[in-house]
Amino acid sequence: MRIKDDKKQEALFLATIKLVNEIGFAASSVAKIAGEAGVSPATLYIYFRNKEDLLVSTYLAIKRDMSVAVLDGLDETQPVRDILHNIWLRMFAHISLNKAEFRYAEQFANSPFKQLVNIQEVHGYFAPLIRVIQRGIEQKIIKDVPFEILAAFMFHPVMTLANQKVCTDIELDSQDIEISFQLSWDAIKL
Amino acid sequence: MRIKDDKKQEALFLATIKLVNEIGFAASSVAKIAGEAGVSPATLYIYFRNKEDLLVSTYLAIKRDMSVAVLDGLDETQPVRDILHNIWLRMFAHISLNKAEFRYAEQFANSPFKQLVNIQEVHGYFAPLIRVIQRGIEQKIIKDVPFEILAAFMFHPVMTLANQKVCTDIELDSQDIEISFQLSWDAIKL
Amino acid sequence: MRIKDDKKQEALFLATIKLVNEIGFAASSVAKIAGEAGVSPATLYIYFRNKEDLLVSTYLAIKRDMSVAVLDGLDETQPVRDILHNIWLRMFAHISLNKAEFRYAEQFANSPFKQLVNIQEVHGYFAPLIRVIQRGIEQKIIKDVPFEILAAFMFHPVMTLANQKVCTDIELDSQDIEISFQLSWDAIKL
Amino acid sequence: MRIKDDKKQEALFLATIKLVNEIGFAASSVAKIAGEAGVSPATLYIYFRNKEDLLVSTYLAIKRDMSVAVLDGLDETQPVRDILHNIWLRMFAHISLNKAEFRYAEQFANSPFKQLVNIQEVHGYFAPLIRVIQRGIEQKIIKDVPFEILAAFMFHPVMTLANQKVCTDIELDSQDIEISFQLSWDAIKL
DNA sequence: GATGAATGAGTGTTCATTCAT
DNA sequence: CATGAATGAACACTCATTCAT
Repeated sequence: MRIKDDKKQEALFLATIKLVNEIGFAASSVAKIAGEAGVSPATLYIYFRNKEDLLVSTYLAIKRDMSVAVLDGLDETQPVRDILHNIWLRMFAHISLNKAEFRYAEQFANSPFKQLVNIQEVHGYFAPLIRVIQRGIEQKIIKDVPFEILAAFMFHPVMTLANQKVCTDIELDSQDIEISFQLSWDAIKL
Repeated sequence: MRIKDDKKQEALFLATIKLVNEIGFAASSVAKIAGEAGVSPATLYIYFRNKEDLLVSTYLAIKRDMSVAVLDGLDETQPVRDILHNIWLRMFAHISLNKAEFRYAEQFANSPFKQLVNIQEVHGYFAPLIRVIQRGIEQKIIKDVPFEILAAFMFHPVMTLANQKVCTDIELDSQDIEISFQLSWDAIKL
Repeated sequence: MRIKDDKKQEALFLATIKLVNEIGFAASSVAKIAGEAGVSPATLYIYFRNKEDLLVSTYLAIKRDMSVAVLDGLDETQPVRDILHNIWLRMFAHISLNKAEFRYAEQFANSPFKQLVNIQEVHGYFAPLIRVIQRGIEQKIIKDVPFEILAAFMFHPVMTLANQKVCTDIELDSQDIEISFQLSWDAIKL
Repeated sequence: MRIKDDKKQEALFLATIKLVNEIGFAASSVAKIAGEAGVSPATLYIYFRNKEDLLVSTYLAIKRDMSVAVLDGLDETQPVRDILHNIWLRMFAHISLNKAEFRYAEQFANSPFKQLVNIQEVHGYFAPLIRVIQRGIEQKIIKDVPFEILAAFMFHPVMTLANQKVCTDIELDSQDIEISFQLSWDAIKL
């Protein structure tokens, strides 16, 4: 499968994201997604095994895009704080520019579908980031607490803030963003 | 005539939460929820206008329970940090003990249904907390940044951490919890 | 049953007629009818055996009202034409003033429920009219054709015309009405 | 892909008419109609937007069939009376042979669905008939009264009579039919 | 490879009716 | 007498998926 037309697969990803954002997970039927993508429902089954496969694949594509945008060309020789600062800003920017994708990922991650994705695969996308944090801990720059805790302070707030713009009226200027990183850093630094 | 049975409404709340946790938002049909609650689907419509009303009411009930558990009997004369420490721990404990409810709320908040709840109503539940933070800002104890940012660092991590226990194997001991609060406090304190 | 409150039975008749006119036969549920009448659905079953009984009884009540309005105080000693003229005008007036009732009767008569009414009962209401026509035939004033054919020309047009006012914009003045009777009479007279 | 099957649409029309005649408008559910037509309820929605569309389309098809049967090959150069006589007989014959269709149309016209059909569309089917009557009025052959009144005397009785055969035992012979037309004509002629 | 037709199973919701009070 | 609660069955309609072309 998927021998022929990569544009159709991409169109299906975009249609999925758009519809889930507009009408929600539950109401996004295969027929509507196919229609939005400009193909027949039957065609969808050439590119994906079933609806579940479509949803999971869309999630993985979003996560991979995010990892590339955030980690690509990373200079691992820089100081830990500079690297994390850089990643933090790129993550904020990427989410701000791809709110629909991000909101899809949030809905997906807060659903039982989440259990269907190979967690190791997603972790693999972000391996360089994990390595940097490990180094920070070894260099006594970052608190020696479980990775989950650090992530909860370091990245979860980014997502919440970057996404605010979609949900509420609040608009963050570049100073707010710097402050926010400072809060994150204050939280995890030793 | 028979009298309306409060136990049935409660059973419907619990069935909703249970099913959404087990099979997800989208797959939780009215028929399944009613079945789980031990009533006829038609009976559900005596207690709730429609499915949407059931889902929204369930969400609001969870939020009100949370606010009571976290804020009830609050001593507003104490120092700001102590109050927030207290709230933080109570929130952690409450979420840990009510993971299903919390996960329901998360799925709900990440769905289009969220727009249907009167945001002011939920904010009202947590008014005392907002007052305390206001006071902290006035007393130059807490950074003077928008409430959304503070919440992103102060409470979002709590939820993530308390909920970890359900998703992964990691178990936090009381020391980890204290450290986590310290991170939150470091993040928002001046 | 129906020992107590005749007003409730009447209210149920009126509610039935009103609702059937507004939302149609199919959409007029027992619950809505009871609500419109200001009683509980259960109360309805005190006054009527079931929904079918309610609908049939409503129809019969309308027909009896019509026969009274049209035939009451009839002077059978007058000439046949004068009597029919009188009946024709009273029928036109009665339908014009009770369009909702009439439209209910039309919907009812054009439904399979019609078969449930004792046709002899309705015929009984209009016995004097049938007698007059019989006399007209005997006196060689009216064509000697089956009663059904005469009725089709004599009264069906009345109903159509009187009801026009509800359906279309056309408004008939008293001259039109006289002409219409003349048409009817021309049709059946010898 | 499979090609859309005209036979299925026709089967759905026939099933609708048959069921409405047997069990009435209100009781004719989509499931029963589909079953009678030998297709899945879901298939019905490929051929019609919804139940309303099915009912309205069935009505329009019946009306168009009727107009063709009654007006096709009409010779408008003949005398007015001859044309109307011809139409009258064809209408009587057509209704007699298609009682089920006619009864469906009657039930439909006496329901709130009626308001959903584009009245101009139906009027269009019968334009030649309207032209003939107009001519009769201009030539002082027919009384100069509103079209609605003429129709009430000219065609409503036809329908009533042709339909009698279904409702009652009375059977009209060809002489009765001629007499009936004579009544109609006597009613409207000058 | 691509499609619209086709469907059994399911959706949320309302139904006529009965029951306990 | 009168009622709102309760329900199994049915409602109109949509679903994810497959099939024939």
